Amino acid sequence: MASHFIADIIENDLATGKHPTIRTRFPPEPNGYLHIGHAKSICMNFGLAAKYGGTCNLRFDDTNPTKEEEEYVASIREDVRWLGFDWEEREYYASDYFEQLYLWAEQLIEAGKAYVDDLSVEEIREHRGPWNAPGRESPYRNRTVAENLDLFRRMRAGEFPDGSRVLRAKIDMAAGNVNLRDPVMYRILHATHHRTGDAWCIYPMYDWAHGQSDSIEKITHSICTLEFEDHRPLYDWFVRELGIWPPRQIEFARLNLTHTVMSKRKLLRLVEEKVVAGWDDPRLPTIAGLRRRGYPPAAIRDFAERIGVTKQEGTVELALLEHCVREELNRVAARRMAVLRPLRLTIVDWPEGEFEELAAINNPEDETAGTRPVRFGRDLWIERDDFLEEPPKKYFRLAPGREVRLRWGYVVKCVEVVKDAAGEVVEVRCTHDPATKGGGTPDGRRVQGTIHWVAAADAVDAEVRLYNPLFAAADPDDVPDGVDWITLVDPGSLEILAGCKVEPALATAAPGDRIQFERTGYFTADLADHTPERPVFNRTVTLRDSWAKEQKKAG
RNA sequence: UGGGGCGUCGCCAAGUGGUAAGGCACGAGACUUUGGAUCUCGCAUUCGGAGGUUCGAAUCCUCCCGCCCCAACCA
Repeated sequence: MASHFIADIIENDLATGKHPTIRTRFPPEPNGYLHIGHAKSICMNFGLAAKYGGTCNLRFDDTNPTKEEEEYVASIREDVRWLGFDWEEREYYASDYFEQLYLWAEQLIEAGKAYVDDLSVEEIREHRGPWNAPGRESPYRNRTVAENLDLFRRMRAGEFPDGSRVLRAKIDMAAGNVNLRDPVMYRILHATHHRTGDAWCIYPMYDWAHGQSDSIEKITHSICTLEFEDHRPLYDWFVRELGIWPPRQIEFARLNLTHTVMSKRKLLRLVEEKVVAGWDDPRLPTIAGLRRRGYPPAAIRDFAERIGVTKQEGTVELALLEHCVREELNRVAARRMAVLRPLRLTIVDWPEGEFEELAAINNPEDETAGTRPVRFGRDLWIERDDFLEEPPKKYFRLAPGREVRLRWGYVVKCVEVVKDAAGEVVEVRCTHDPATKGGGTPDGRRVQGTIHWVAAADAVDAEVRLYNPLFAAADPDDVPDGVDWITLVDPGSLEILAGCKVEPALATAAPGDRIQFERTGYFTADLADHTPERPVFNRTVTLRDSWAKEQKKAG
């Protein structure tokens, strides 16, 4: 694991003996699905614990019953596990600490450090004051300890309606850091909690719950994102006033990625308005989406490693993530041939009904992957893109009178082009060179082009889903005035191809299998819809395409 | 406007007073039965700007500029 400023802090704490061992935690709120930004945090927290021989807890920060659901808890568990991390028996919930938190609140009240406030939300906001001027104290700020205790207990007992009162810490209404202007600790919420049910009608605020939860778990390094930097003085204040184990909060910059959105609010909207098919839509940066897209967890871990950990807010280019995915897949994915947009090719000098079995290498990067048999015959399917009646310069695929190698098969020469009434090419007719079986050229002749194909007799029809970035623009958060960001979703982000012709070996793929379609890209058998009877493949990422680049240059 | 952070190549990111790592992207070439992979080479005389300290500064000091976060009974 790469070194970075947080690792430096940990190494120093270990070296000076401040901590004999470290404890970290990943603390998601179960109010949505995890995304690649969370993956960065997961990899760091679990990675750091592993690197330094410590432990990392999974803790659900479930202090807001109105937004949290069991479905999200389940998805988070699944995603963290899928990423390759194990929290063993250390699965905790902030809601497990509600009673302790309540007791601590009474302790603060007794110490004169907290009070029940009857001001409304608006009044509290108004009393908090603007940034550049001190706030005003609430008229309820100086209630007696006895009165506060009585009121707080009755709040818990359910005597008051939602929003009628809150418990506040008594700190400093003039503080430059607004978080210290008597922050709210508890609000009244008659809502059913996904785990505690109706046991409570007062719920702790994040600030009041988070640090103490860390403390209870004896977290040594509490890592969070930059926006909580302002909360650290409050985090420390609570821990100090309570006299409990002091974790150290350290902030780092959250991950931003080009061509996608990462905010929970926006992801939720994409899902709710059905702009995408669900939380696991392969176009989403959610872990579930990336999984369904075919991204290997190892690639995501590698990516998390490469982007580093700093306090600089930046936006990582999608290209780096895709690079990590290709690098991993290149190593492990089996190669298969699949024709996405089929064009008929007939070997006119090949006898009808006769076939020859050829050996195709499964993975040139992995000798142990071996070979598989593919049948060659008179009637084949090739890619429409691999034939051009009028080939441009540097195009070395099939064209009238030209030779091309059929991968693992023979070198063939185009002798005739068949068109339909509309003038569209519907079939290419070729002769084959019997001396080139397997693709070699015994006479030493150079055949630049090699194209993939599938024998018509063996071809299995498949649906192939081509994915592109959800947004064509690098920064979809940068929207012109008056434009709803959601209208920037690229309608071309999903293209569904039916009737693709794939090798029979592909129909037997299991959902989740990752395969390279030679010359096209990496694909995965869809987790939800793929069956042997009706194969469905998702494009994970394209292969690098220097021909496309060449064309772009040519204009 | 008060508080808190951050500014090193197109994008990430090392660097912590000794003379600008690395990755991605990009460009050129080699090799190639995937226009894939692989390999080689190129890619910041300069670190937001201006001064200053020093034999020596991205690193120290001063001033300035820019960007981000904070005024939920969200997290």
